[in-house]
Amino acid sequence: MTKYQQIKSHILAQIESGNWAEGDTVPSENQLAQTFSVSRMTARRALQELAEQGVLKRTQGAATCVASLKNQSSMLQIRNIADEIRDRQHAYRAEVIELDRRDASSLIASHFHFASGDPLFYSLICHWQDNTPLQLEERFINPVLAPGYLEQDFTRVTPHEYLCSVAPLTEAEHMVEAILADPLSQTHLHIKPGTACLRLHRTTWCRDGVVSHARLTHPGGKYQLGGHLTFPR
Amino acid sequence: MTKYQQIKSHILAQIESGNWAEGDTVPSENQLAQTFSVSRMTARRALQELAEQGVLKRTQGAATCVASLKNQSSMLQIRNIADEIRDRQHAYRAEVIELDRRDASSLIASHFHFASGDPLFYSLICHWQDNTPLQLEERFINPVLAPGYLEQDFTRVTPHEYLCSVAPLTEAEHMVEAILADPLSQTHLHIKPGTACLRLHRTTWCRDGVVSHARLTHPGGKYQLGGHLTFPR
DNA sequence: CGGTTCATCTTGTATAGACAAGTTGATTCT
DNA sequence: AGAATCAACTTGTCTATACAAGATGAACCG
Repeated sequence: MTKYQQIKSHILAQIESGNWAEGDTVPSENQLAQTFSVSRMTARRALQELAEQGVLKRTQGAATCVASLKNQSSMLQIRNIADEIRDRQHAYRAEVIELDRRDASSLIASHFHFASGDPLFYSLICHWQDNTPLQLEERFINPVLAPGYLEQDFTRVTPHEYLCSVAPLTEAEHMVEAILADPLSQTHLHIKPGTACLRLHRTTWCRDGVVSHARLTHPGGKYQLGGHLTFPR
Repeated sequence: MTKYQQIKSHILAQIESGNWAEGDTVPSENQLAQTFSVSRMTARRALQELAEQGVLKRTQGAATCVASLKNQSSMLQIRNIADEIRDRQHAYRAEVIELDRRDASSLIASHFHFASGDPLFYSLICHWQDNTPLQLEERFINPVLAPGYLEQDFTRVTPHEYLCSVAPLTEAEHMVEAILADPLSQTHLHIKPGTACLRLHRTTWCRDGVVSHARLTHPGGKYQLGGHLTFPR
């Protein structure tokens, strides 16, 4: 392990342990250089690379801070449905339909590498744009990694926001499919049988394992998913 | 403009002009340092940053080369349907249903910032996995940026591959929607009316403008789109 | 001819120093 | 008190040098 890598991992360790919180200023190049007995350029490299990764935020003349966890990796953004609706200048409202504990079906259990029948938290939430239901969010949560899930008020904070705060996600997997509206979707999205729906499956991991598995269903129409992509050259 | 930025843009200019092709070795740090009258560390920074962006590929001890355009930004991969099917160990076959010139409808013209009625190239291709039609690709092409499009044999090279070779793409925009199978899809994908389909709209740009607009339709079932995502920390 | 060694190229890491440029807060002056 | 100045700190760019580590081909030797 090279010296600048040692410094990088030291900084990451401080952040992951919660020792250095979001927005805190981290030691300056000169301070790091001194405490690690390296030259300033070596300490600098550690800070620089972490800044490129989006972990730190540097401002010339001022300081280097721990970046906000939100804006991490917005490449394929895991965007907040609430923010999305509000960005479009519409009123957002969440309707919590169900929030309880239930046993994993074999299909769901497989996503968590659990045994079928293991207990999971479950939430069914409908996200409204003005007076239209726009997304039905069915979510299964690992109770070990998010023990306080059932006590949250999801009309104020979306499940995704809450989960990010308790278990910073490190990986995600997505799958989309087109389906015909199932009874649950028909009821809560106010759509007729035979309507085409877009369903997004999302599994999120934090360092310690699968945090949650969500089925997001959008009624027919269009839903912009990938957004814009700029290539490096 | 700082010195290392000047060197970066010089290198990028050489690549974009086609002067330095994919796989060519670019000047070494010392050579660059000499020709630009800077220290090696400054030349190095230019090469390093371009390597991080994926434009160059460096191997210690050997040389620095122009990276392949394929593996650029595989974040949200614009994957080749043919490669995807072959990766899954199935036989791939393309059926060219239509390949000609046609006038832009107002909807399509808007994607190209063309006037309605302007001529465009058009292709309708069905991609088969073994004996099952898996994707119907309807594509409109900017004849100015890909003049040779109609002369290609798309049973051998996919349109996407061909377009990448003549107009290296710099940007892409995606949108997915769920639809009920339209007559065209019913016919060529061999599905019944009322089947849910996944439709991906993709617009690709090269430096000089919109290259093509595609409508990719998948019959019902599941289609993995986003794939796996790893977050920086 | 085949294999080894070695000089020479490359990139990678690290150092110490210099100056530029931006921020911040304390001091000073009005 | 309010405004201007300035010193001290930060990050950003650049230089010159040194050595480590990997790749490559030429010279050499068996």
